Amino acid sequence: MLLGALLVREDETGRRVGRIVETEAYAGPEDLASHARFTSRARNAVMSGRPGIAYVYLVYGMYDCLNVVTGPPGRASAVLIRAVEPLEGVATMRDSRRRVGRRRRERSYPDGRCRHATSRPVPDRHLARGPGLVGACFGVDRSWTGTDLCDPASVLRLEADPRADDRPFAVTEGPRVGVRYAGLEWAGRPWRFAIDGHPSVSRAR
DNA sequence: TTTCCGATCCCCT
DNA sequence: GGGGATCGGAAAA
Repeated sequence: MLLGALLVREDETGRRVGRIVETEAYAGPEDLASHARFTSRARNAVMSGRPGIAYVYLVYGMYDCLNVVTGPPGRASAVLIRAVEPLEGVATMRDSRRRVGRRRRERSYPDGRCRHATSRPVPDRHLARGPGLVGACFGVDRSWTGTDLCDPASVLRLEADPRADDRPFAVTEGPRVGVRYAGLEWAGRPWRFAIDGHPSVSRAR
């Protein structure tokens, strides 16, 4: 169970901590929504390896999404971390996030300023509200694939929340996001999990 | 409020 | 050659 656990990055860039509030499960090769369905080993070989290892992929040519390999070796499966509640290193997250999509903003606003006075800064609790944003906030890209997230010595790792007793939560489940291509049988499975009512959970689109 | 679009690039078919 | 485990801003309503 990853919900409620802490995602930690600690190195010369500082210490960033986020509490996992939303995940999605991807089963083995038979799951038509999972990257494990591809026969090619190049991209997803790590998914068949030891659990607890990071699998990071690029979506839409722009966003890196962080997964945790979950199945026993030989059975490719993973959990996508879809959203995190920023707890520590918020300024670093915001700065790291700003770099992603910068080129696009420069194209939209060549003069370097936003035209709309109504646009407000993103609140802290929404910094990592989505899988692409989790990768952006933690500065994780595909080169991080293979990192052992369960090794306490890793720069990027998972930790139990020492304050878990103070933060009880209920879990909601629903269909996974953005996998309509997989067909009803797989797209309809309620394999998206979130902390009920948490403001850092990604919005339905 | 909801819907739509472009950005950007890697991998599979 | 084509579309995707996304996102933010603009247009539509």
